[in-house]
Amino acid sequence: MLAGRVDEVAPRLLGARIASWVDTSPVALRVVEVEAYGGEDDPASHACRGATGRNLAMFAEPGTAYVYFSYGVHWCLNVTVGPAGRAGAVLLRAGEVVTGIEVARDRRTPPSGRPPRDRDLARGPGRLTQALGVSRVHDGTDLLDGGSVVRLTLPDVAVAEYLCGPRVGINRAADRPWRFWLPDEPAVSAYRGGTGTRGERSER
DNA sequence: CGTGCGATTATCT
DNA sequence: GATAATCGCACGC
Repeated sequence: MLAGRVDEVAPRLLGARIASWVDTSPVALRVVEVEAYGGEDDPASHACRGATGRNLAMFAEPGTAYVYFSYGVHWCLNVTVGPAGRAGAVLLRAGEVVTGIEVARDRRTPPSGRPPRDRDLARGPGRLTQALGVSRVHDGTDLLDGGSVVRLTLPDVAVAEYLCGPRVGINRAADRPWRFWLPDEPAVSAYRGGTGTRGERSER
């Protein structure tokens, strides 16, 4: 199910479970927001100009973790999609903590600061990786292998309904509605784009 | 509550 | 040397 077109696969990851056992502490999230990124056909993708050292995992087997460093500050976690050799990935943008909330809270509490509200623990791609304890070392992990430190469990059934709209924080191909999220979920990240365009209702 | 801006660094040109 | 798939805080309404 991860082998198809990235913009068709992405919404099917809504409701999936992403779990980590970093430092032996389990934390699990229910995925509530994702974005699709393609290959040469997608000007906004890291893989738009072919393979490089950083984006190599985007060309790997579907279900591989692609982790990259963003804005000199944050790590972001993608699930590789599409046949091996062809670039494609789904960025996990936000999740709801369902297991290990104390550990997630610890990781997200700044030194000498207060913990964020529960709904903000994994609200946004940088916060999501921080809550899970995911970083560079997890780049290339097989997320479908039950022995991996970071694992993805696909939904048993596709969600009944989701919304879609433009991807956040990109300049090119801004017209593609390749951001997908669940309705009425407090953990969905705030839209930070400039236009205020709203997502449209979809079926399934 | 919404908008604006600076931080910080791996990666690529 | 420029850029970036972000975040948190400051400020104004």
